[in-house]
Amino acid sequence: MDGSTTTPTLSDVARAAGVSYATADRVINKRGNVADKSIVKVQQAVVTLGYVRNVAAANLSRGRIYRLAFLIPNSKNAFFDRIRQHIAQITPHLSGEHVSVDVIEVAAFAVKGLQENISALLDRGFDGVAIVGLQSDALEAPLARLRARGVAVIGLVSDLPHDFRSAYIGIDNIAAGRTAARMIGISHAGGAGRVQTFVGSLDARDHAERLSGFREVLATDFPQIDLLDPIMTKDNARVVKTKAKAVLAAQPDLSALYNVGAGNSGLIVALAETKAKRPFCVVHELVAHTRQALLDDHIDLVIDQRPDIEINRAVTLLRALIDEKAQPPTPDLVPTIYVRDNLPTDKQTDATKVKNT
Amino acid sequence: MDGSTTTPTLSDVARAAGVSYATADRVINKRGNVADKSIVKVQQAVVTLGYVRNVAAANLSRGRIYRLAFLIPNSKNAFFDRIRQHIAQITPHLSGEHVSVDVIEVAAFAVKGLQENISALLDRGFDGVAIVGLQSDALEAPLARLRARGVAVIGLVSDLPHDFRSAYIGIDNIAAGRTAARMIGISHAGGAGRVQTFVGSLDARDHAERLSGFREVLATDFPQIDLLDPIMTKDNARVVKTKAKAVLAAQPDLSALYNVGAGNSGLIVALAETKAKRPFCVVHELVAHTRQALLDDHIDLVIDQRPDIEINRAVTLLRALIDEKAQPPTPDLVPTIYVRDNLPTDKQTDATKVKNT
DNA sequence: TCAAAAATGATTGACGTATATCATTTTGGC
DNA sequence: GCCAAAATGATATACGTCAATCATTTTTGA
Repeated sequence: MDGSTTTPTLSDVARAAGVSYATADRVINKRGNVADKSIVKVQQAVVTLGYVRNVAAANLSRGRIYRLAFLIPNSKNAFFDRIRQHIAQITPHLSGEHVSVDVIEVAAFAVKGLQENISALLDRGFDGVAIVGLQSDALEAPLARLRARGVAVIGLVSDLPHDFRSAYIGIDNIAAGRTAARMIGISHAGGAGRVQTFVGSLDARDHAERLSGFREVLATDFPQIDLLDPIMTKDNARVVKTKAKAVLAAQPDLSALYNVGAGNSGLIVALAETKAKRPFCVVHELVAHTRQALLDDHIDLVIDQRPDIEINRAVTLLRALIDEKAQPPTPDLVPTIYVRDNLPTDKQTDATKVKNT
Repeated sequence: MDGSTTTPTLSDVARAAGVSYATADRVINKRGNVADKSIVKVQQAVVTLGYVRNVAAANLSRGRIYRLAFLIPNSKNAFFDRIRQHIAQITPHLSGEHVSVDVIEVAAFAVKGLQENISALLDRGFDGVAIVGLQSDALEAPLARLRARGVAVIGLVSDLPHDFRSAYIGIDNIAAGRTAARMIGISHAGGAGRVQTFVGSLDARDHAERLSGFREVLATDFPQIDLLDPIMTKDNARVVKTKAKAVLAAQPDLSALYNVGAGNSGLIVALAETKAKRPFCVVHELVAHTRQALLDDHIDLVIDQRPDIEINRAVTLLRALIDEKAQPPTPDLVPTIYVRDNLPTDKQTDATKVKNT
C-alpha cells in the first residue's frame, strides 16, 4: 500500500547530506574529527530519510557477538533452579544469533558478595548484564563504574537502585500481595475468617511489598477477615513446616493461609499431614512441588511471576539497549494466578513441540 | 569456558566435505544437479561441524523481506480492535527487521468469506499467514493450495483444521472454562449456589469448549452449585443486556454468572443498573470496558488470552517456519486471570516507557 | 601568508550468504 | 572408447556496514 520504498542505506544518507560516505560513517559511529556543521547535516539527513542502520549487516561486518551475563543468587531453591534451567535451554538458540550468556552465581542475599561480583564484571568484556538485585547503597559505586564502561545494566526479579540501572524486569510485588488478598477475600464469600501469613524476611523488599499490598486490600475490602501477625521463616522449608504444623494445630478455625516467600515444600508437607479441613492456601512461584500440590488439592492458588518470560525479556531488552535501538511496545508482566485448571504444560517431563508439517 | 570457536561458515562445510563452495551451496539451497554422494558428504559435514546458516547474512544477501499476513475478522468488537491495534503498534518496529505485515479483514464467522480470502492470498506473494480460523472442511482445499506454494500457515486465537496448518497459537479454551468454574466454585466457599451462563453460539468452537470445561469442573468439584441452562446471546451486547436484566430480576438468588462469549458491555450495564447485591461475575477478554468494570466492582474476574502476546508469538513463529529454523522453548500461553489488583498498565491512556538513562 | 592541524573524500577489504556464469571434469549409454 | 549429459569447480558480484588507509582540501592561528 505505502509503496515499496527500499530502506535507505548510509550511502543514501551521505548523498542526501552532501558529504562523503566516510564522513557520514564518522558521524554515525562517533569516530570524531568531524566539523559540527557536517554532524548536523548528517543528522538531518538521517531524520528526513528515516535512516535506521541495518543491525544485521553491522553485526555481520564487525563479527560482533553480544556478551551477556546474568547474576543469579546461588540459592538451591526451586525458583532459581527454574531460572537457571530456562537460561540453559535458550542458550544454544541464542548462540545462533551471536549472543552468549554467562550465568554467574552470587551468594544469596549478601550485599557484600553481590557488590564484589559486580566489580568483578568490570574487565570481563560483557556488553550487558542482568542482575537479581538488592536495594543497597553499597551497590551504587560498582554499578556506576560498570555503566561508565558502556555496559547495559538491568534489574531482574528484584530491583537495583533505580538510578543505576536502565530498567527493571519483574512483577509489581505490591500488586502480587494485593492479588493474593483479593483471592483470599473472594474465597470467604463475604463470611468472616482468620488469615495467617508466612514471611521469609521483612528485609527482603519483595516480601515486604507483598505483605503491605496484602494488608491493604484485606483491611479495605475484607474487614471481616482477621489478619494474624506474620510468622517469620527465613524462607526455610523446615522452619515453615514446623511452624505451619504448630499453627494448624493451635488454630483449628484458620480460614486462610498465605506464604509470601519461599519454603513452600515445607508448607505443603504440613498441609498434607493435616487431617482437619485445611484453610484456603495461596503461595508464590510455580515449581514442580507447588504444581503438584495444586493438582493434589493441598493448596488452592499459586501466584507466579513467569521467570522464563522475564528472562526472554531481559535478553531482548539488553540487546536493544546495546544496539541503542528502540523497543517495540511490550505486553506487561503481571502476577499470574494459577489454579489447577490453567497450568502450563510441564516442560520438564512433557516435551510438546510445534509440529512442522 | 567452552573455547571461543567461531561458528562454521558454508566454506568450512565445503572444505570439510571435500567439495567446492558451489556444490555445498547447491546442496544447502536445493538447487539440484548434485550427485547423491555429494549431498551425503555435505550433509555429514553440516552435522559434524554443527553448521547453521547465518540467517542475517542470507537475508542481507538476497534482500529478503518477510511478507506476513494476518486474517482477522472484521467484527467491530473490542477484542479484535485490541488485536488490530497491537499489530499496528508493532508494524513500524518489524519493518526495521524487514518483515512487513498486512492485516486482511474477513467477514466474521463466515466460512465462505474466509475461504475466499484464503484463496485470494495465493498470488499475493506472502511468505507466512496467521489466520483466525474456523473448523470447516471447506477451508482445507484453499489451505492446502496455499501451503503447496510454500506459504507458512498458522491458526491464531481460533484454530484451523489441524492437518492444514503448522501450529496453533491461542489458549486452551477447555482450560479457560475450567478455570472460570474453579474460581466461581472458590467464591462459594463451600456453600450452595446457582449459576447462569451466557453463550454467543455453540457453533463457535471456543464457546463450546469453554462451556464444556466449565460444566466438567462444576459437576465434579462443586456439585452443590446448580448450573442453569445457558442463555444464547449471539455475542450481541444488546441481547446480553436485555437477557441479563431479565435473569437478574427473575432470579434474585443467583450466586454467579459467567459470560462465555462477547457482549460484555451489555452485561456490565445490566449489572450496574441492578440494585440488589449482584452475583459473582466472570467474563472473558480484558478490554477498556471490562477493565473499568473490574475497577468499578461490577464484575469480579476477567479471563484473558493476552492477544498481544499471541501476536508477537505468531510473528516469531512464522519467521522461524519461513527460515526453517528451530524455535527455542517458549513459555506456554495460559488463560490469564485478572482481578482488579493485577491489571496491566493501560497502554492506551498511560504511556509508560522504559527509562534509558 | 604559511605551515600545521583538522576535516573530508575516495577507496578498499572484510563479514557470510545468494546467485549467476563459464570452464572443466566425471559419468552413463551405446 | 566416444559423445552427450550430468556434475563439479572456480570465480565474481552484490547486500549494508565497519574499519582502515591515504590523499586531498579546508580551516586555524601566529
